[in-house]
Amino acid sequence: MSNETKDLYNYQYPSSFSLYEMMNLPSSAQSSYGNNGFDHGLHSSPGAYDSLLQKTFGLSPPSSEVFNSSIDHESNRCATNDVTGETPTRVSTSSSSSEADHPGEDCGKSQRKRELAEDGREENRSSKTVNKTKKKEEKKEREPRVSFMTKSEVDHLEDGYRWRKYGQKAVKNSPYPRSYYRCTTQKCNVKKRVERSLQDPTVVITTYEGQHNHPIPTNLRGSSAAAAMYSANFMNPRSLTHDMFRTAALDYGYGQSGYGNVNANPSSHQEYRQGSEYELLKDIFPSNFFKQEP
DNA sequence: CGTATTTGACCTGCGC
DNA sequence: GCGCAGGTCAAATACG
Repeated sequence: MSNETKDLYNYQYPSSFSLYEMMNLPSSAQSSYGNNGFDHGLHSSPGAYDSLLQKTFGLSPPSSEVFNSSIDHESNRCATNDVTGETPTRVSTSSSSSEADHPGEDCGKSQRKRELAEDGREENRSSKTVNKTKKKEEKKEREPRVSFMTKSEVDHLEDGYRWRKYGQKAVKNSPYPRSYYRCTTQKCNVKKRVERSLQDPTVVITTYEGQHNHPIPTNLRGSSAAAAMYSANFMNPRSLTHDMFRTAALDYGYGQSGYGNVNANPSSHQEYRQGSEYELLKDIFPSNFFKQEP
């Protein structure tokens, strides 16, 4: 596993989500947990995550330092490895998935572009040379970035946060466009890109960049499981993506309101309530989380 | 009417 | 220097 490896989850969505499959992540994915995490360190839950790792994968828990640190400092480097072994139901790991589909796409240059853009266009035009050196120094402060793959018919998956689409671009060698979203919360500069996998058009590749500096909006489209999860600091980004959690939560009777795109079929997953996975989930999600909302 | 989305233009870096 | 591709902006448009 290279240092550039990021978390890249892949699972059936929305109705065929399987906790069993989630628990049988390939070794390549497992080994990535130690180095990476999701981009929401503010809402991480190391203990629960460690428990899952130990119970499910038999892995030693990462240190809290690693857990709480930016998941993707290595994204400062240029990732060149491709997605390998990508299948619809298995996690595969790689560099940022956009790089996976488009190797080298975002290798440094786009970061500089972002920095320039964030400084303001007019200012950039008048002080390019000054900024050049400045940008070099700032290059290391690249926002953490993480990608994951989701099997979904919808491009933009709800994750509890509010996003505003600010652009869409055609992707070279791909019939599917890439959409750019920005967190609508003031002073939160988290961005995400959404695109479809070239290899498997049913797979949506979501790349998050940056960390939210605010709690998840609680009243987004009603009470959402993901929102509850985030606000309660239950979410462990490296073990579950937003959508994984949401789907799992739906399986356990949460989040029925809202998330209009989710075609959860609780009955098809009812066995999880009694199985070992449920116990595992209870380790991840505090018991009060599994209490039905009034 | 406020908010979100669409979409063409623009900017930047990189490779040739 | 030029063309290409990724990323962003912002006016126009759509929507609730």
